[in-house]
Amino acid sequence: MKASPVKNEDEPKDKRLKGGDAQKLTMAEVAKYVGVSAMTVSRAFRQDASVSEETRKRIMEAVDALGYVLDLSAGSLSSRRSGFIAALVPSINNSNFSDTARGITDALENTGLQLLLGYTDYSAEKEEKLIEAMLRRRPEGIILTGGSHTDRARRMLDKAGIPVVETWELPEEPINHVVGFSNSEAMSLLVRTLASQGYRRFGYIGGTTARDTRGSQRRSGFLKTVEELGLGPGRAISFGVPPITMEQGGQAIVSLLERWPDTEVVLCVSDLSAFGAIMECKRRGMSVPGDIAIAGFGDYEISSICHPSITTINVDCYGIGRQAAARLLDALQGSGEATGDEITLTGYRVVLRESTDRSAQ
Amino acid sequence: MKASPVKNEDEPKDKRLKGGDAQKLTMAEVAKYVGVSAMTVSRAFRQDASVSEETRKRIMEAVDALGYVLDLSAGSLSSRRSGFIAALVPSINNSNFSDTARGITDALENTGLQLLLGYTDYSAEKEEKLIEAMLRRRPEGIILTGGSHTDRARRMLDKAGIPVVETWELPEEPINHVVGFSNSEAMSLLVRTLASQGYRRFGYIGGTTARDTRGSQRRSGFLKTVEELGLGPGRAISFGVPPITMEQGGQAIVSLLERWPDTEVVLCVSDLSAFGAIMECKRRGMSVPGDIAIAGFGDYEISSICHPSITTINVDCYGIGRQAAARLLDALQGSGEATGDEITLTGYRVVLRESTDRSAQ
DNA sequence: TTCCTGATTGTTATCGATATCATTCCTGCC
DNA sequence: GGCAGGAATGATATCGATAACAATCAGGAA
Repeated sequence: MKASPVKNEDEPKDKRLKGGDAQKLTMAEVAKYVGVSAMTVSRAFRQDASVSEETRKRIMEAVDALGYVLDLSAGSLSSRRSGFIAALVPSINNSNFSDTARGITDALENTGLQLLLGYTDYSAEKEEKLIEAMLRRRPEGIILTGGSHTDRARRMLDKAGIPVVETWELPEEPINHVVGFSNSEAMSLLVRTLASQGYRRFGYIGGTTARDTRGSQRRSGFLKTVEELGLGPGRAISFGVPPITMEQGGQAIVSLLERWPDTEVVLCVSDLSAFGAIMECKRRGMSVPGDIAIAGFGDYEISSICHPSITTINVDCYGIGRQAAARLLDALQGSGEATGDEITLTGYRVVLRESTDRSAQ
Repeated sequence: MKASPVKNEDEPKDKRLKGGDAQKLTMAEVAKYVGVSAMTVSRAFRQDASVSEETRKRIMEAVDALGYVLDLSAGSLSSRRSGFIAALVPSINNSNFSDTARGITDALENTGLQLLLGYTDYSAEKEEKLIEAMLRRRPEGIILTGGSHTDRARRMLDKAGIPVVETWELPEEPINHVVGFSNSEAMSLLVRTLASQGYRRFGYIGGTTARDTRGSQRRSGFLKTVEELGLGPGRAISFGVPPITMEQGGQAIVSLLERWPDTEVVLCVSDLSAFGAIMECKRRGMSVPGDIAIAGFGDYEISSICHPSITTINVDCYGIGRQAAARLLDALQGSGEATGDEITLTGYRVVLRESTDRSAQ
């Protein structure tokens, strides 16, 4: 085991960008350097393989000295395991979904699987493109948000032959596994809770299109429940393309109050629009909940911090991520097991805060 | 479940999930189906290649009919082009960084390159792991946030021989390209602007550790400038591990005002902590800016919406992303050109709002 | 001593696409 | 009519790792 590697002619050592002469550094070269076969180097890279400690140590030292970095694209071709799973969320700039992403990441720890994240901007077309882009890299599983996909996307997913998990809602026609809850029932629960406190004239603020299917479900849950409670037709304002922003929440409540000035309480598709609505009210000199009560959905950090704090629905975002990943791992391991296209329900609960506090009125 | 298959001599061919028989669908089979060679199918998948329109059409129909999805992991091995670039951000749940990610995505449109996003949780160790994980998939370039990396990370990046762009700050020892601005000077500008309005007793709220290097730079810019203006030693409170949350902003301002009750204006490491601080003040019956003025950094949406609206520094987050991607693309194309380890400065500006409005005091 | 067993390491054939070079078939020009 | 030149397509080697099987070796059982 001499220190000096090979006695090759003085090759041009440094000719590229900066330090790099790694561009052609391959496993075979590490092997030659150590004096073993490439296969042994390959084995040294995984814990389970049978390589003597002594050899592994020498190999790893060489890897370090040479600066070798494993090439997964080559490895996954021959092993037929890409080593990653894909997750698509509507937006990365949304703490609900990033909590879900964190749940996935955590559940994947020590599985040898990596998460690849994509965001769809609430667009089924973008989702389709992303699904294709992901599938081209052969993920071992895929996690989607919602159950609304283009036909082509469904076909591709079907063909792919990998486990699929739809999250955050309960699709009518699940592709495979589902981890989520009924947005409609969650909103319904919020309506009933507030109605039981004496509120009668309910308003709703949400986005204009059906692109955000969770938003649509919350709206229909609202309308249905208001009807069921005999509280007249619900007063719903549609404003803005999802994701509806804070600012749009503010604009929407102005429209709503112009049209129905005697509204007592307004539910919003998310805490962000609720926050915008509350701030707009304060700006106009109205008191919340004194003059009007406002509630949101999602229990974002802002809702517990802001003044008044915002009544909302807390969703187990992180748990959705963990469970979705767990279902995926189940499916990947027990391939011989029962197929188990199961539906995993996740929890939610009403969080009552200042923004709907009757005693403050 | 059927009787346990004790004798599984003849391996069941198709026993998998749903529709999938695609697992073994390969380019060669598409080719056979159409009656051409695999090479022609490969060519049909890119616009530049020379395939007759007639043939391409037939191939694409077959692709559609069979449900074939290109396998990039095979392709990138032989072409030595992985087709993606990596970007690492501290947090995905932060609109500043997600704006940067959007800038990158947009700039990459129609380049045939895809973005792979990773988040480091403001940890250099996680960053190192992520860099390694990314490099194993051989990205064609990599975009980092900040200039603080572990030694091993620097070595790996150096060896990798791909363009690297550091963003969001101006590192002392850039690896390669830089797209960013001086956080220290930006904060300094904010101090000077407020000082010119008559503020004298300045406080600062930021995180406890140096993990968030941008935060550290803002703090030092604050301290230096307060000193330079002869406004005594700056009053800085350290609170919480980055990213400092809204809630921590609220707790921090309480500590700060306990210690230095006569503070006139408090600058915060980000709008989120500024928001938390403002809400805490209101909760305690203090008026902002009446009793105390508060400013943030980053110009998040919340700052223009909330009441009072928050004075802050607007950063060109999206532009950072676009330019970083543009530098990367430059480097990838003109490989023979001048090396050009250049520094691209991006803009920022003070946005004065209600939270520091002297006339309201 | 001889054979067997298990741990360790090596050899060879892929994985599925693409680079590269070769081939075929036209079209047009002298 | 013969040939240059270009467009379309095919054949083969290869990218860099890993699966699968083979080989080697030490130590113990027979």
